[in-house]
Amino acid sequence: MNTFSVGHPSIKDIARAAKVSHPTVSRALRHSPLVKLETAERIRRIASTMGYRPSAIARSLVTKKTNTIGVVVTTISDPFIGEVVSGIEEIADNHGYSVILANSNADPDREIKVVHSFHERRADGILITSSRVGALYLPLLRELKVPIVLINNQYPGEFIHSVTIDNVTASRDATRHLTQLGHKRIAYIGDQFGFQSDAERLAGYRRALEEAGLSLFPELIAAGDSRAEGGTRAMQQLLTLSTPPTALFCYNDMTALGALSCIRANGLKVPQDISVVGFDDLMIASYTNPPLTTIRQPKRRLGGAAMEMLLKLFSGVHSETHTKMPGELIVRESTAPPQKEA
Amino acid sequence: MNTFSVGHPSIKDIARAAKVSHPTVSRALRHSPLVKLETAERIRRIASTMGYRPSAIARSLVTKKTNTIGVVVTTISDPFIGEVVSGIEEIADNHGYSVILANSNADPDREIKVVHSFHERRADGILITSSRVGALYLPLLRELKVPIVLINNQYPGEFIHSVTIDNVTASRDATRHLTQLGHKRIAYIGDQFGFQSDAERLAGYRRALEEAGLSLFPELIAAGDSRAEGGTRAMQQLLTLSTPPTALFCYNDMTALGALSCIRANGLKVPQDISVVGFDDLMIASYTNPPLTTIRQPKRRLGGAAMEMLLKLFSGVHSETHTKMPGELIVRESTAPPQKEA
DNA sequence: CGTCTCAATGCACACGTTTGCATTCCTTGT
DNA sequence: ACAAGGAATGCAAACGTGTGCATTGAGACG
Repeated sequence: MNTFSVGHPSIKDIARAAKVSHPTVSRALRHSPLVKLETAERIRRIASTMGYRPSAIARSLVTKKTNTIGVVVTTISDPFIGEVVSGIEEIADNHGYSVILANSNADPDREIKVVHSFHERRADGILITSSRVGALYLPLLRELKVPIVLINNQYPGEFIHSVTIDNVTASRDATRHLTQLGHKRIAYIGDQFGFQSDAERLAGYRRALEEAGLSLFPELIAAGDSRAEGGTRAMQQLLTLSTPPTALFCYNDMTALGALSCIRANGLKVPQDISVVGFDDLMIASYTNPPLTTIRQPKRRLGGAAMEMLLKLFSGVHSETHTKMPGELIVRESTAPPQKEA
Repeated sequence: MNTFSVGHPSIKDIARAAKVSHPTVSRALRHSPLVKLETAERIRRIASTMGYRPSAIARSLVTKKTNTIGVVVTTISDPFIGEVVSGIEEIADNHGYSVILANSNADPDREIKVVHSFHERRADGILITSSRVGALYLPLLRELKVPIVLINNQYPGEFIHSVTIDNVTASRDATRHLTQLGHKRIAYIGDQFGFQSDAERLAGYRRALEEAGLSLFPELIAAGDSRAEGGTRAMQQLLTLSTPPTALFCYNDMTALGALSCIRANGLKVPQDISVVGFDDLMIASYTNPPLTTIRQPKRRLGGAAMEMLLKLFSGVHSETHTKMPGELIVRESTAPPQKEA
């Protein structure tokens, strides 16, 4: 009876103190017009002095809304993903949603564990930022009947929407920048082949070459891993060619970073010996030596737009299901015309 | 009655299908020894075919445990913080905890909003990764009566624990590396003054100078903002000195990155004209030109250890309240003996 | 003065679990 | 044969909210 509630004060505790019923307290706190202004204010005052905070879980149980969205990332330590998540969180917070975060490490087992976890927590929606969307767990996703928005990936399906960057146009712009500088042998270091964004960037690269009337040299296309290590490895391989490329377009900035360091280690100069362009425009791209020419992705906006799409889906609007945002070529100092042939 | 439950199947739906009471289902699913093995298996089979997933929120309501921890960061787009959070999430996931993430942007208003949000969601514990712990909202934190672990910050208090790196030893090592190379004029670019980690790193710097019998030149101590911009700005200022420093120790790698780019822009060479050492050992530190000598922080371990401390607190162990981890000097190519005086 | 209306509040139940206790039924020991 | 005990299960209450409906009371109107 007279237990001094050691836990959190509940709506009933306040009701007792205010000599009203607990539904009245509930209404008063939610500013319902049903309760007399005078008593409502008294109740709110009491609640405040008791340090009352409503229990989101109890509320969720009845409203069937958790105001929670699950975000799946391959790894949050990736700087690109960090920016995207930051954009997600900002919009989510503005609308009273909390972000629950989970790394998948691109491991299928963890992927399905993560989805189950989100399901059990009854997340209102799911956002997936992942270079690779495991076809393995996508069927699982759709049976949740929960709105899902993919970032930088597409997948057909009623519940699956997406926000992506226009990869092919952007990488065509990037490559064209190189062709317009006069380069003839332009290499591409991609991600592990088979992922959609890589395929699209490769397609843009091809198109730019075609448009410039250049032929495609298969030996100038190498695979990385979207990280610096892969860039270094692939670049090393390209440099062993009998006629190495004079320019290089990379799947992303991390790859370019690895390539730059490899080029330097081989005693070559950027951009004199070889021009390099990246993709993403990470914060560090302005601070490399030389500063990196790259495609700027609106990273935070990408996340924000995905969250906004989720909000629209919550309110029943199913208008556009796939949004595509433009990239922007940022020319810095890592690109220049090819050296005069000796 | 015969509503085809469009939502999630509940424990009662399964009970009906299995012709048992719902508590029996509950026990069966939790592998309680109280229920006969045979029926338990039957129930589990039915639950599985119905695609049942327990509601974590309903469970939380009664168990008073949410298996959720709130993580406050200044901004998740910071690469250092990304690594830390990654370490947190890994350990949390291993123990069945989910991470709910919130950016504070170092904005006091958002800080208290975030804490309220965590409180309402009844997070079991709170982790704070923030260069700055707003004294403003710390009183608020302690009244939650929830275990709190600070990362790279300390604050006295019964409910407040911490995991930090040994800043003063590490920065002493970094600075000593420079003194041992023969440098006499060593500058320090800090964070905005007033933050604890900055004060400690400055202290380590001072001690190393003392130990080397060098005098401290106040004009060689500048303030940054822990980002590249601040490093650039501060470096520019240092270079206008009549006798500029021959070596530089930076609060962190981002600051060093900014400084490097400023040095380069002024036509000077690293390490010939000036040696630079950073702090953190971000992934990019190995890819700068030249590769950066720095202090390695065990970033993921820092996050992991904080989470482990939280787990200990959950189980009632209150042994050590402040853990200090060592940093490690990583010597690369941005440091060298000072140039011979002309 | 009686009835109707509407504002203000309370009652009861629901959400989906967990858990202490009661109940049933079967086995075992004397 | 009967009590005792234990295994298996059901009942009821609880966690902290929200909400439809009933109830109360007072003012307005005829």
